[in-house]
Amino acid sequence: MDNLFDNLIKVSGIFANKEVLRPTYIPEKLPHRERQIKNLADTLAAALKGETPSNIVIYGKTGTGKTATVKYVSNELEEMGRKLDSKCFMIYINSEVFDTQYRVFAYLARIFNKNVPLIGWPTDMVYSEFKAGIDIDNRCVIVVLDEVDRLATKSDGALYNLSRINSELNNARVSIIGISNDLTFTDLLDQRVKSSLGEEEIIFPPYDAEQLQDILGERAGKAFNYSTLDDGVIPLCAALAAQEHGDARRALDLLRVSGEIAERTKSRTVIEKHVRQASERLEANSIVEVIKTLPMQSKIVLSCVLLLRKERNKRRFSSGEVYNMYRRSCNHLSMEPLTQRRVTDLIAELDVLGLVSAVIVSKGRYGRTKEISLSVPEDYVQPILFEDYKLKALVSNIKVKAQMTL
DNA sequence: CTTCCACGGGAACACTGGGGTG
DNA sequence: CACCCCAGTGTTCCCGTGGAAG
Repeated sequence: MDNLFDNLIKVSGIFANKEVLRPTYIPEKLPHRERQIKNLADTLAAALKGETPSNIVIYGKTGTGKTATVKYVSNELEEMGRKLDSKCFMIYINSEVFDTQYRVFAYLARIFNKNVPLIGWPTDMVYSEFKAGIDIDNRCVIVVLDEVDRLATKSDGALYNLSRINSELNNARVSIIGISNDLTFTDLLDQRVKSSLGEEEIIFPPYDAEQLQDILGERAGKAFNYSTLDDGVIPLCAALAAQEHGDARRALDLLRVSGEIAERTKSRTVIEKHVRQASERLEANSIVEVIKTLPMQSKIVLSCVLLLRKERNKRRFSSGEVYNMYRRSCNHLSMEPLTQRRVTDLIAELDVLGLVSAVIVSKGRYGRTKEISLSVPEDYVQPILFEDYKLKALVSNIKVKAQMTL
């Protein structure tokens, strides 16, 4: 009679519907985004009247509701399109996933029932396939390019070709919505693309703590059972997330994880302590995640910073020191070392990821270096790195050697 | 003002994994 | 089947440059 899962599937005392707190959930109400929604709708309404909407660029940091807003408006638009029997398509493309012009056009062509292989063809062929696929009918296709800066940096023709495609179409019309979290990304674009893409601009400012509270309150009502949330919980989540440039996703994650912690500790309500634990855990998790997915060479470089800390008892190291250690390490692992040039790039990548911080220092007569230091707690990094048996061998080897030379 | 060292941009190259063609 | 074409990625090679100590 007793089943292993009996206790585990029991209706939660805390959550009514946890899905509401997931970043993929699109709420019916988007507090404090009324203006942006209206702007977007005003521009896109042209699509329903058989005209071509202006291209739009949307700016805003992560977790400011850009994607949710666009998807919301997109749903509304398509629904209205069905009522009016005017053919309107919104196609959402995450440019992090489809990050080259080949991939973007191949994806688009596939949506319009063209058989295009994932790689192999010349790009202009893929482009014509897409064009042919789209042009068989009188319709308006709105292509949403999320994280569009990814496509801009690669001096890649995707944006250029997309923005001038209308002049080559007889029936269909295409307009573009670019979503970017980098205000300066248009600088990288060709002048013509820049002016065509940026016909309309919509800015999503970060939420302040108060607005975050509204958002959390809105969702918490659906997500949690009545009176399971302590009074201080929502304000605290909002405050913590407001520090992280008003990231609503972060705030929702915090709230969700807090709830999960409360649930697991069999607490009947969520209290502020749970939020603080959640905050800590989220940070640790993200670091772990980043390190795990690092390529081998980057892991080695990171380990080298760790090893140097142990060996030298210092915090910051010149790139020369790191590179020497790196060569030694490769020796131990019998791997071909990369060039110094490449390693500086790897270090720069680690810097962007926030795992190390690297500052350029000029030492006058003695040239220029980058001073590299670990910017996350050592205890977080080490266990994950040494999960890799090779790297583990590395540390013991070098330790032994260091002792011998003492 | 010189001098020194690594930074970091850019070109070139190698390699991969897929195409089409004869 | 052998062969070449193509996009994409990671790497090396080359080199101009920054900027404070000397």
